[in-house]
Amino acid sequence: MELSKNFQHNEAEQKWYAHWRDAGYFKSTPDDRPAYTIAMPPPNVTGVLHMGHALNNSVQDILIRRAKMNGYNACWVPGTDHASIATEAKVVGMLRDMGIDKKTLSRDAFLEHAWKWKEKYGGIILKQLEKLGCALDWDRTAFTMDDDYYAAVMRVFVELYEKGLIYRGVKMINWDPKAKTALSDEEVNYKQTNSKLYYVRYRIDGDKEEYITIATVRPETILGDTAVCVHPEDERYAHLAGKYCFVPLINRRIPIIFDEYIDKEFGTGALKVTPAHDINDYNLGLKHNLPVIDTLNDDGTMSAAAQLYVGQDRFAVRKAIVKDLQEAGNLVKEEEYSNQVGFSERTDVVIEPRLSMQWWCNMQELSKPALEAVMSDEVEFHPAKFKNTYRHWMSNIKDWCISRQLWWGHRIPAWYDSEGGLYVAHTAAEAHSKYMAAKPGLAAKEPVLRQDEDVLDTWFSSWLWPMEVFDWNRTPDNKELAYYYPTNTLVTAPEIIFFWVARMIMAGYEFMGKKPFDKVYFTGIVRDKQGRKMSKSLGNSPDLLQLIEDHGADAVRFSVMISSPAGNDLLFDEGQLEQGSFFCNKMWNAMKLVKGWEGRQQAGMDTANVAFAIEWMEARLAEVSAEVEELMKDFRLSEGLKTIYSLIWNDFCSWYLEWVKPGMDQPIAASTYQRTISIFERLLQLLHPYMPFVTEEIYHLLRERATGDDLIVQQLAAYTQPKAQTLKDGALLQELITAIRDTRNKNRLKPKDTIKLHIQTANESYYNGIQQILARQVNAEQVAYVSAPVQGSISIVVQTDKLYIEAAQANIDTSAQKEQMQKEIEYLQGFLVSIDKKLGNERFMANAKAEVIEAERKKQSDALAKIKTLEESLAQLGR
RNA sequence: GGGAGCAUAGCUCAGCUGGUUCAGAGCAUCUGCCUUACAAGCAGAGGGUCCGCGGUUCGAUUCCGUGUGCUCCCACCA
Repeated sequence: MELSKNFQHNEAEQKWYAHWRDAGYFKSTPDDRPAYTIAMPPPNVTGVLHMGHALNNSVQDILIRRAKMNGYNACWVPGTDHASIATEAKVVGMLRDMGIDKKTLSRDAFLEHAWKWKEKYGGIILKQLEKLGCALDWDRTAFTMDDDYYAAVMRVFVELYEKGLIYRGVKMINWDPKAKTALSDEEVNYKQTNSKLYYVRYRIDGDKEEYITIATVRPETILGDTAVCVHPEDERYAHLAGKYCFVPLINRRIPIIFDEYIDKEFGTGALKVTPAHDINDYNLGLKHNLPVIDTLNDDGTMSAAAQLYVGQDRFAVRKAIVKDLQEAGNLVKEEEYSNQVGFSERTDVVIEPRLSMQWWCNMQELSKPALEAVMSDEVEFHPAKFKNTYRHWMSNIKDWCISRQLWWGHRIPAWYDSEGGLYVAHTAAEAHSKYMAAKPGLAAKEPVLRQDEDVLDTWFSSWLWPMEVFDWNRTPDNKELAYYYPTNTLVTAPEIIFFWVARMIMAGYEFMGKKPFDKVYFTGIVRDKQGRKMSKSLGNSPDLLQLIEDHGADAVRFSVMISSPAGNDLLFDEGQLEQGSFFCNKMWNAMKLVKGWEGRQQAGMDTANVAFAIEWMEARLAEVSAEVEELMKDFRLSEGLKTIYSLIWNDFCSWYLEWVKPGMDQPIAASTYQRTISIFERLLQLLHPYMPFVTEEIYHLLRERATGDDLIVQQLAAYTQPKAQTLKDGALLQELITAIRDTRNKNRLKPKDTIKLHIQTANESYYNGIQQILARQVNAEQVAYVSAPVQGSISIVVQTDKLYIEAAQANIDTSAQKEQMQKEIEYLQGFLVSIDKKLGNERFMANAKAEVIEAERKKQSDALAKIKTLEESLAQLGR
């Protein structure tokens, strides 16, 4: 078989993904094994795969694949979220491009377009996840607006309504004038914005020409003012008690009121009160019984109530009114001012606070068990620091505005009769019966019930995700729900801790009586090299599919995982991408090397010292396997990858393979070959969850495989305790090789120049076991034991052994050697002083643990021995 | 205003329960090599007052306090 020079990722990815899927490896059905379940955070149907998804889904795939290898029945459920506001915006945009105005469409006609759009584009993002290698159980693909899911949402609404937790009411909400809908507090992003603070004077009603000056950043709201408020202890305004003033331009007479809410230091200490368009003003209005004048239309233009500028956009009006105020002599001054302005999470327009009739969900009761669960680690947060954030939000939780003035979504299951009577029911038919029951006299007549026009907040459906993907609503007693729920791990971004994580926990306890997941792993935010958040508007977000195409899915997974500890942001760097593909190549080349030995096997032969190498490598493998298991348990996935990377590149490729490698065209012991293959397989297995394609490909190239013998389904071997001595012996060999190579370099010996090596040691049996490896690794033509220094050689000290290097070409630089030895002796002496100090310190001896004291004694004797050896060598070099 | 977190090599970061064999990794830098898997590579090297100051301790990069600088979340004084 001809092996390509490098790993060809494109072919391998296509081939293996199809193979895994067709072999049914991604599928899960309940069985005797314990379940390991992840319900994927459903991306928006409008979504396109980006770096955040790559990180998030790589993490999940790693957990799933690792669980599978650890004997779990792993189940990873894919799906998408209908994303009401985002999708509706997308569809409206599409219609506009087609020349259709949403306003001209009926609700049904619009929804038809929306569904068509969803069928066409809604699955794209899931297809893209395949490219990343995600081991998703595709048969379970769910959508938050599937019929069953829809029914579940209806049920939950009705239940909460009947419990009195959902109600309708007029409150101040965040209004998105572009999407023309209410938003929850969580959907508003505050941004620091450069504004202007306008000082406007209002004439006081009275004989004198007297004014009171207020400061505002939103002068257009002046038209809705119903009072001016000052602090009761502010002497500047004490004389205005009981007086009135006039709203500029429209001359409405409004009272001057007093309230301690006012900050005397801010602006002029006088506040204009606009109860319709500011939450604080609204509260003041309630307290002081002020009228509410709503001056805005739902599209952000001025309403008739404003009297002026009717129909003009609020921002145009802001400019106009400033000019008009100035002309009227009311504008005192303007100042540059920086403040926080709320923007819509979805449409990025400035939010207008507005009074409006909406549906609300009371969160007090729901939040209690959910808060408790996280605080007691019943639901574990990784990293735990997010518990604080969670607690803070949960203990100050406010009612949730759940209605949205949109069409795409779950329509609120509330019906009204002509007299304003309200019927909340699962279906129109049920609402009908309720109506009939409520009005017995009308039995014969056709009722005219009108369903609420609004839909529910997207999150009001996604909070049911972990339950409903296992068909909770239709068949609450089903086997799958019992088996897979609670799911094991939720992998998500900290940004949606309130939107989603908290609410899922609440829903889990409320409707299932059980938590939705055991653990939450918070990933970081993907940033670019300069630390900026990746975003469309900055254009700094690379095209993920292109990256996969160019570098391979494994390299992409490597690059996002190598530097992303849980909860820490990830600085994405193309360099890491290269590192990942270089790593694939490294393994590819190792495979080529090993494969080259296949035909050179010889039974019964015993290649010198190879047993030592194998024993050591297997011990390292055992040691690292245990380390990785621990790291994975703690979700330290990034560390885990680094550890495996180093095991493969350094221990296996740089050391082990070089140690067992036969000479050019030389035979290799069959047993060595077989054990090398086995070691390689186990390395691939460790790495597989992180880099599934390259590992599967190499696994299959290492030897002929029977059907079903695929890496993805291999089980991790039981952990074996490595021998400490074996590990130490290997480390010593590395130290010897490095020291000699270093000496060769420093003495300008060319790689091809051979040396003669003389060893003075008390431990010849150790050297017998490694001698031939050592000789080859440092290009020594001869190795011998000596009991005295070798004249004319370069001498070095490794631990307490002395090595003498003879080389014909050597340009021996004794001064450099001496200097180095001297430095080392000094270091060791300093080291000794600190140890002596400790051992001579009564309090140390009294307080320190026995092991610590023992260790210190060992260090002391080792250091002494080494100093002695070094000094002897130094003496031999001649001072 | 409230809360959380971070400050370790030129850069990005590890360093879990305090003890000079833990001061480490990757990238970058320097030196030597096209050595029969790999130059997308190999071998080797240099580089850090572990932010400042106090405290606890026999002992602090590690724990506590404080100062400085930065980041994030929440609230939102017009």
